[in-house]
Amino acid sequence: MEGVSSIVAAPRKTSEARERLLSIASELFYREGIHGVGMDRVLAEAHVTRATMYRHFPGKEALVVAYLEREDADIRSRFTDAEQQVPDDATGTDRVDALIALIADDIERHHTRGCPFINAAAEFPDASSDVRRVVRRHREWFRDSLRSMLEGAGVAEPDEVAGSLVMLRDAALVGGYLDGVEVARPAFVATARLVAHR
Amino acid sequence: MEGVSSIVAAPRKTSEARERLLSIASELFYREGIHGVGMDRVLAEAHVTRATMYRHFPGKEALVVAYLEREDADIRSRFTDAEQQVPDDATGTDRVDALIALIADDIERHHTRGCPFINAAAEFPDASSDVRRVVRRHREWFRDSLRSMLEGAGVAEPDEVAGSLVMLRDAALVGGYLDGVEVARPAFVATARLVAHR
DNA sequence: ATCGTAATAGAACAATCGTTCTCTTCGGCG
DNA sequence: CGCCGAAGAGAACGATTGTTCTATTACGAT
Repeated sequence: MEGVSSIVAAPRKTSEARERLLSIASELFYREGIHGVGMDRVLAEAHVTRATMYRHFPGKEALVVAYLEREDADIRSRFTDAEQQVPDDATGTDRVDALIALIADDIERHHTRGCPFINAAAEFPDASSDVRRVVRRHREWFRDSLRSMLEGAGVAEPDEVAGSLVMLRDAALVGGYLDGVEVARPAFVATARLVAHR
Repeated sequence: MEGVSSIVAAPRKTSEARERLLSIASELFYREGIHGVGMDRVLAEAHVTRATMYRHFPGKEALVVAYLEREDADIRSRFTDAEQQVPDDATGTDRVDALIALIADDIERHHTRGCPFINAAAEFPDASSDVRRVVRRHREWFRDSLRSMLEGAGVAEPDEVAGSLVMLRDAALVGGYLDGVEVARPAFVATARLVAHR
């Protein structure tokens, strides 16, 4: 195994083991559901011991929250990155189409098992739990960020259109999982275009 | 096997205990998630003993399947009932609007915790499981039934519109749960109208 | 050299998971 | 009447749940 060999290995502020743990946990929670994956499984596959895990996280739910927060951060950076790559002379229509394609690509590439937040919420019925708090925060960010993008693209009634696009993305994520991308993607793109370019 | 003993409409108790069991299980599974509710809890609240439960169902998953099948049947009958109440002289536009209102009402009245099928699928990642089979069947029925209704209402391109409405209902169910009906309902109705009456 | 932190290793915890078992009781029908 | 199936009551199963514990090793900073 690694660790002993490299001498110049940096002390890593963010604990090598913690990273392995969170990374494996994220994959397992997403692919197989949260209650469906036990800590034993996570620890075994991450090659991390219980003591180490409980030093980094107070419990399983905290690990779930960390998983969702990382997912949230990943999506945010993917969106802001892509936003900055849009040329300044792009028309409003181009911007909207790019946004729609961006959402579709994100679903196709990173979310074949549906929406991590919707799925997590299905398993955590307590609306006051930390998990649901993260879900709410993510959704608020997405709606707000969408509205300001649409506003920037000169879309009339950006509030209403943002509301519609939030719905359509939710549906595309669900549909991509349950019906397949080949069905969900074209339906999403066509409907989103129709709604945004009215 | 079941007895064909009696000639005159067998009293078919439909087993009082079985009904209690399935009814309580459905409510608990929907409201708190499937893996989140143990059999002990179900049996205690339904006042049914383990032996009785295992005589009616081979195991927990079979109970889950029964819960989803009942949900499917309930939704189907609600839709066909409402469909028959539309007057014969209703215009295509009226029919479509009635359909949209019907979907919105169903969500507001019976599905404040989201879509039972989407939620169940989040907890059952195995696409070949019985649970996922029921989910697929329900979604296929809904899409087909929507398409034929739209066709009957004289909507152009009923296939595309049906696809859009399936998406929007998924989103409205999810949004009703996570964002609240007061946000989700108007967004759904407005977007659905826009899409269907283009 | 020593202290503190991080990680490993593994035993053990009570609680709950879904499931199977035996034994008794009830109620309707032949 | 006797019979049989449905339901109740409850003990018990092994497995797994999430969590806590002690003991040991490695490495960097003081």
